[in-house]
Amino acid sequence: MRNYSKQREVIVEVLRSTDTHPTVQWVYEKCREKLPKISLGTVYRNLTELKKDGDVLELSVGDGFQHYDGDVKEHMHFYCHNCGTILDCEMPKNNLKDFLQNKLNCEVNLSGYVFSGLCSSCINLNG
Amino acid sequence: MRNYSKQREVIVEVLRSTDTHPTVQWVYEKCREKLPKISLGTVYRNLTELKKDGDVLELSVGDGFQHYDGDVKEHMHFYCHNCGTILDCEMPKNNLKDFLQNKLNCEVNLSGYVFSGLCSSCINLNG
DNA sequence: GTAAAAAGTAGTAACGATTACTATTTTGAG
DNA sequence: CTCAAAATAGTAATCGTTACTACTTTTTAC
Repeated sequence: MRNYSKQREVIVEVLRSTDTHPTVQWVYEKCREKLPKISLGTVYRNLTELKKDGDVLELSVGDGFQHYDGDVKEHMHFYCHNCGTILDCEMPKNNLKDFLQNKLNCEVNLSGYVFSGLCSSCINLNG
Repeated sequence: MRNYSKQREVIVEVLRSTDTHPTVQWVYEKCREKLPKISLGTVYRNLTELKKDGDVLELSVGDGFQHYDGDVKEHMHFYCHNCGTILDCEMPKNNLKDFLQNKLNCEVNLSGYVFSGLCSSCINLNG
């Protein structure tokens, strides 16, 4: 990975250090704890470069924000449309809906593009 | 379906008459062919209402636009990140990746949220 | 080492899809 | 018909993202 600027290093570090699939704004704020003068544009530009190079993954869940994932091995995500949590999910090998239902303990709604529904804690809150 | 305004009727008609998963702008322009004075805000508001009522589906593919689908039976979509085409796809019953590969004749990339990759015509163009 | 070229950055302005707002029109119950 | 509630057209505002500019850092060539 070509990584010669301190800013890019920090951005990658921040992404690698979480499994929360953060927004650009969150990454920016975390970076500023280490580099108080880093600019938002730099975060955007580097994330775009890193995505292009295959070093990070960009996720669109439909909440109006792009999300980023420092884990680039092939896997899926589940988005809870109630609390906004994004969960990692291994590739299913068999019936997808049953798989997700058992694996994540979620009410999966496969309509549309995105795996989304209610995560287990939101089910408990609403039930 | 509660549908008493002419505008909402036309919006639904437009969505039902295509399988292209259009953007709001496209719906707006189609509606203006029938109702030249319809406003963009009306299209947005009605699409939001229709979505809330379960009469249309909203799709986020990550291209910066919301897309809408008048077909609300449970099904999936495949998004070609080269040409932007959105294809319908029945619920797979078995191994998902193999299924999509065979069914759509696409190079599927399941990383991230969205089924996306190259559609068959884009594979031919690039190969 | 040094100088010029190339790439990256901070800060700010601009963009554009979406949402909010307002005055006006349409709808529907009594 | 009448009047309140709901919808609309048109426009302004919002805000995540992108573009731009002057400046700094890194790389390359000598």
